[in-house]
Amino acid sequence: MSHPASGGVERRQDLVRSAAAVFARRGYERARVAEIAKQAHVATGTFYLYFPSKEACFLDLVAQLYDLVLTRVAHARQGEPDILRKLEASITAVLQTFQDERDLAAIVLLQGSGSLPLMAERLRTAEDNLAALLAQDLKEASDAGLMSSGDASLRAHLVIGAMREALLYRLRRQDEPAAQDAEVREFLMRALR
Amino acid sequence: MSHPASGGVERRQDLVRSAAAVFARRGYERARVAEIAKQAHVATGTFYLYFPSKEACFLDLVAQLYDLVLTRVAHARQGEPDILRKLEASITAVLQTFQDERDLAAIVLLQGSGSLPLMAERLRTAEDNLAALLAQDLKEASDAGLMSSGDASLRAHLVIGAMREALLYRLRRQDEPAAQDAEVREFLMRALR
Amino acid sequence: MSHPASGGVERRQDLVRSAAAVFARRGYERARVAEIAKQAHVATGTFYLYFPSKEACFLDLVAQLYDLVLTRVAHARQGEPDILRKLEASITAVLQTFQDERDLAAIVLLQGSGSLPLMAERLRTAEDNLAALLAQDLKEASDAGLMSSGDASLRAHLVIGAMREALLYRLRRQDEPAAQDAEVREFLMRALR
Amino acid sequence: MSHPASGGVERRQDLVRSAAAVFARRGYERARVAEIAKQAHVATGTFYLYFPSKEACFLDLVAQLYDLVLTRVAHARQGEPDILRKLEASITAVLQTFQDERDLAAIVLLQGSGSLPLMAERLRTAEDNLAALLAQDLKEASDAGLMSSGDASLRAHLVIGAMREALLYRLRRQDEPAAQDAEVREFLMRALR
DNA sequence: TATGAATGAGAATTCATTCAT
DNA sequence: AATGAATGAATTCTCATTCAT
Repeated sequence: MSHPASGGVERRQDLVRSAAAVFARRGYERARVAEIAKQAHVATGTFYLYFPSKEACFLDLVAQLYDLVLTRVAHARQGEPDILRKLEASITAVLQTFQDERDLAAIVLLQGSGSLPLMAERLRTAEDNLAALLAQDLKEASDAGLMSSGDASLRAHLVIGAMREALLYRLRRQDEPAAQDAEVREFLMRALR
Repeated sequence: MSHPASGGVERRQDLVRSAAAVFARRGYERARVAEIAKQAHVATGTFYLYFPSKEACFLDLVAQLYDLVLTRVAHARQGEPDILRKLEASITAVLQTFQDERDLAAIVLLQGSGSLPLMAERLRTAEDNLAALLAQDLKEASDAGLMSSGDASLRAHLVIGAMREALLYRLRRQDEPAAQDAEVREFLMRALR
Repeated sequence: MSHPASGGVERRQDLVRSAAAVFARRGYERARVAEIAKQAHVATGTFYLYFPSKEACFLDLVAQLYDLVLTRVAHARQGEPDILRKLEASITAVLQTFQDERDLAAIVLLQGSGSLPLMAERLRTAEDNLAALLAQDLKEASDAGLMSSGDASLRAHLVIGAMREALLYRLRRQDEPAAQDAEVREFLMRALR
Repeated sequence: MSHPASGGVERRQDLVRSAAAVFARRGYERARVAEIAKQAHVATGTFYLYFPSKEACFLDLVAQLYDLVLTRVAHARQGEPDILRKLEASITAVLQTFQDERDLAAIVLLQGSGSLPLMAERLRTAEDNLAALLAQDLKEASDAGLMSSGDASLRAHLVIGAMREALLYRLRRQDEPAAQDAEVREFLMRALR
């Protein structure tokens, strides 16, 4: 049983971290379970004590990132006074969360949805959820006369696309991030006027 | 044996089209060479008379799309009088080209760069080339006082990101396209002001 | 395509023979696909050109033996004048067929139904079919006053059980067969009086 | 920790019973040590405190059944006055013992000898021992003119085969047993006349 | 004694690629 | 040029067994 509080939980965290790193580096198909296990300093079989399959592990990782994004976005909006600030705060929260989770971000941004049919579905759903959130803000803002009107859903997706690209831009260049956040935010807020 | 006069050229086109369809449908890793051959009505071995490997075939397809994009963009700009119009025309040309080449677009947009290291590099280069083109316009426009100044390269990438998402949005919804082009163009031109 | 008449057919026969030998020698679980392939002088992958899986191959083999048994029994009965002779001829045909197909017999008699759930079901069905055939004879014979009456189905199974054991007895001792056939037949005909 | 006074004996019995049930249900290869342990309400490792290996446990079970059979047969014969009655009593005892030990019987009857080389050997030896016992009776009976003469060993095996099948017939149908015992006994005694 | 997490050897299956025809 | 059967390396996942606690 090892230590009640650590034990399996720690082992699992090692594996999660290792899996994220390997998937980020190699992509889903090229990632080897043996490599994930090795990098977590466990035997191959141990991987299967914590995940039912390579695929499930991969999907878990993605779910984990999106849970985090949605939580952070929800939290960031709470303190803001008006809809425009909420929108800005949401954008910043998304950028920041991906920034904080390099490996998970790389998986989502680079692997795209090409790897696995189920992954494609999940990613699309996650993105649509986020888009729906943003679209509601856009509609509210345009109803209040704070923004031009238009296809809110399409616009929300354009915002997400631009954000995705900003994150990739960084990821590939390994730039210091914060400097650009402001420019991205302004770009998007201008686009939405 | 197809037409005696056309020879291998037609055969190759069959394979290219089939490959595009299969890669688009299944993704790089899940696509089977045997399936590509079958859909082109040739034997498996015949594939290797026209492509040195599955990977090379895949990379060819991507190169093909980007050559087409750059050609079309160059052509679209020629008739335009000023830099803002050139920019708009470029955006339209990109959207249109991806629109015209559904399968190739699906490969590039959905598979992401995760499938293959070499693919990632090529995609990045292609995107950087396109971004460089746009960035030069942006710089020129801001020097002429027609646009706000800022990190031209980053902005160019944001434009590309938004375009990518617009195309995905369509691809996934199988919408009628043209209607949205105007909104995307306006969104972007506003963002760049 | 190699030769139309030989080619794949021959290759398949090699594999079938090799599979029968290996399954007979090792049992289902201990048999290795690699060993079957090797003994057929082909690469491992070649096995899968002819069988969808190890399991399917195994089941095929058993079906093959039972098809043969039923065919031979049907054929043997045709020439016989009365029901008692038909019964005797059936018994002889079963014994003979298993005798002729050493490897297949070993699979069915030794592996039992323990190896694979699906196999268990098939074996049981096959045995029940044969038992039903015999039971009908028994009923007919007892109706005609040629045999004592009783549970025909149970008796048919007892006959099969004794035959099975006779075959195992030989298989294990590698005895000369024909000598015992008469004794087995007499034992059974006496039992059924 | 069970009862302080009973110690490991009870624990062992739990494991033996559980093993019998799991082997009967799944067959040797498909049975999992972890499942046996779980069903005995102990940890996986505990299994290895009582058995050196899965294989040894399996072999133990079979030995246990055959010890029981031989003991019961010996006991059943003691009270009988003549050789024919002894023979009948032996048959009844065998049928009854298998009847009383459903799980062990299922292992022996269904798994056959295919699972394990060592198991095949043991089963054969056990069966040969029983056959030798019966054969001696047969010889004695035929010497006394009570039965026809013939290959006593072969006949003994035929008897065993028919009994095996009778037991399987029940096992598969979950019939009430006793009714058929008489018919099986008569079938066999007739066969031996 | 008891535990159960960890081990790692082992096996089925897939599929890009080759090459004899 | 075209064919497609054959190849065999490579990879995921399983599970009997061990051993630190």
